[in-house]
Amino acid sequence: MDLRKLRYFKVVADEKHIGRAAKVLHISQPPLTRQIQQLEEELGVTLFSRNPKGMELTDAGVLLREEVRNIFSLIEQATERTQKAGQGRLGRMDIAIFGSGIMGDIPKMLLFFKERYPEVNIVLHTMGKGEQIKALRQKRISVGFNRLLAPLADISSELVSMEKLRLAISTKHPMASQDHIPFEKIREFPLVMYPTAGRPNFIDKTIRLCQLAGFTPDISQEVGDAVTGVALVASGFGACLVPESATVLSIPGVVYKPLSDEPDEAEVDLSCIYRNDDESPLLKAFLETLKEFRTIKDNRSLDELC
Amino acid sequence: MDLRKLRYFKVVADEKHIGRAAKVLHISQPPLTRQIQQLEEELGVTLFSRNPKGMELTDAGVLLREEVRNIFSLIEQATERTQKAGQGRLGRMDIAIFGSGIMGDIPKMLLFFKERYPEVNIVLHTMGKGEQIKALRQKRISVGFNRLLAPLADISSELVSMEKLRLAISTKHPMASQDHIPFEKIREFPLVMYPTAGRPNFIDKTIRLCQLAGFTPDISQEVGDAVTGVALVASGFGACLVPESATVLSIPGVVYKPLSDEPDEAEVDLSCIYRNDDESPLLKAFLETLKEFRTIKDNRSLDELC
DNA sequence: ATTTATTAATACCTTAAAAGTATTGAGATG
DNA sequence: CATCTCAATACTTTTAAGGTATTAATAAAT
Repeated sequence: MDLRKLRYFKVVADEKHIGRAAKVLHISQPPLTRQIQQLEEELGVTLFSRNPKGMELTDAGVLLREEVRNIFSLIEQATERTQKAGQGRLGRMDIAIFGSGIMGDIPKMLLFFKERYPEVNIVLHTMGKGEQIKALRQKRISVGFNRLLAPLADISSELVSMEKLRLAISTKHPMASQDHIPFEKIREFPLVMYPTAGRPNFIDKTIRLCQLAGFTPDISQEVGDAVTGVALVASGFGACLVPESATVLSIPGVVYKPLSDEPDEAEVDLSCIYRNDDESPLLKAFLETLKEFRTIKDNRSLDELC
Repeated sequence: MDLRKLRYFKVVADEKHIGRAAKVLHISQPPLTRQIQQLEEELGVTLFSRNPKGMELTDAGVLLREEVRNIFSLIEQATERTQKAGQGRLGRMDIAIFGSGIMGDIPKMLLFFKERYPEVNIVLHTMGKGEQIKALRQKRISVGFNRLLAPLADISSELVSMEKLRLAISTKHPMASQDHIPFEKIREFPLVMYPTAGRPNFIDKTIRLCQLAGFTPDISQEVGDAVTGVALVASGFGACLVPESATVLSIPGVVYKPLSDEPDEAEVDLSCIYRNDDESPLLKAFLETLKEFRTIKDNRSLDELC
């Protein structure tokens, strides 16, 4: 079977006239006659009854015409969908986020992507840093969101945003009424820190920052994630350093205080990671959209400053 | 787009190896490479990632493979259905029957056909003789069942069966107790006759038969069909000549009596009619099945005689 | 009844494209 | 570093699709 024959058949069926059909197809009449004959021979079926004034479809021909319509529409659909997939506009994308990643820029970015690529099905997985890297290597995910990533040979990363830090303290603490807290006052708080897994992590970062500021922090408790940390602060466990985005999490008894006089690097990154060798157009589209997202975000913050 | 390319693509996708795929396809490797390249070029999509140990489908390739499966199964289905239609094993057949045709051999024959051609959709239309011929010429029907057909240039007929006649009389009539009624006794009954339309008809036939037997029948009433005629007999309107098959219609107050000493032609035909120029394989199949039905019927009656 | 016009079919030739052979180039493996 | 295994390329042969000219069949017109 040959699509050319089916295409020719369709035109002849529409025109009921080999000569006219040949004109429509921009070929001469004899080859068209032959193609139709071959199609009939191949199927072992008479598709047209030849009248002196043209050709008429037989019942079998009428049926085939219907089927041919379906075949062509299916082929058209297949090429369209394949092309979309090739441009990263169609498919499934498995993305990992970390526990408190549901707050802040990640959902905004994902929504932004979803608007531009509505036919890409995003599947979210929650996993820690080490697990994300493993899942990337096993191709179970294409992208992971995380912070404080150590460079790796087979994995690249792309910055999403930098976030300032805030100090979560109890509303009952004397400093709860202050506008901001000088960085070096952190030494006075017993600190709840996270996460326990995935080096280098936020704990390492904090210790380094404190040492830059000339003191060693008093780590009273280590927990798995920001939410747990803030919850402990609410119960009177001291203070907890969190990225700005985590302050959307409002818990009774806790206030988030901006810091002052902090060291220059008192910021954490939010980045996304992906395999170096991943040539998938989906990933390409995702990273491009990410860059676009970042510039729009920058412009917006500029706008807000004006 | 070209089915050859899709077929080749499918095999390469299965084998993940151009060389092996070429062997499966019984062609050499270079043309296969070219066909795949052309397919990718045509779609503007990379379908395979080339590794040193073979080829791996990209996401777009995976999607195309699925679509290609559907395309091929649709094409297969289309050819099968078209071939069936070409052999008269699939399609729709419009058949006309007359009023009392629902009794006797017609339903038996139709059931017989339906068993042999389960995918042919039979649509029944009830119409009289003249209307059937008109509908045949307008191609609204392919076959009509009727009796006593005058030959026509553009319409052929094929005998289904011959039927003896019986006399429907009231159970109250003195002759109701007799085993059979001599033909010439019909002169003593007022006759209810049918049908009023479509010459030559059963009325003309009956009059001729009576004249052969040496008398003129006493026609008391003309009605449209056998059912009405027998109903009138039940109400005391005299007698009514009916074909054997109509005796399945049992109405209180009526008995059907066989005739004796009747003229040789005291039988009516049941025939089916069709257009001379109808080359449809459905009709061919129908007529063949009809002949088969007739021989089986004959054999069965022989069997019953033994 | 003969001519003319219109249609699909046939015969024969040309062109395009698919398949074959031989070879190259790239990347892995020992 | 040689070797092996792939896919890719260069070039030739074969196949099949397309073109031109003509024929055969049938209906319409004279």
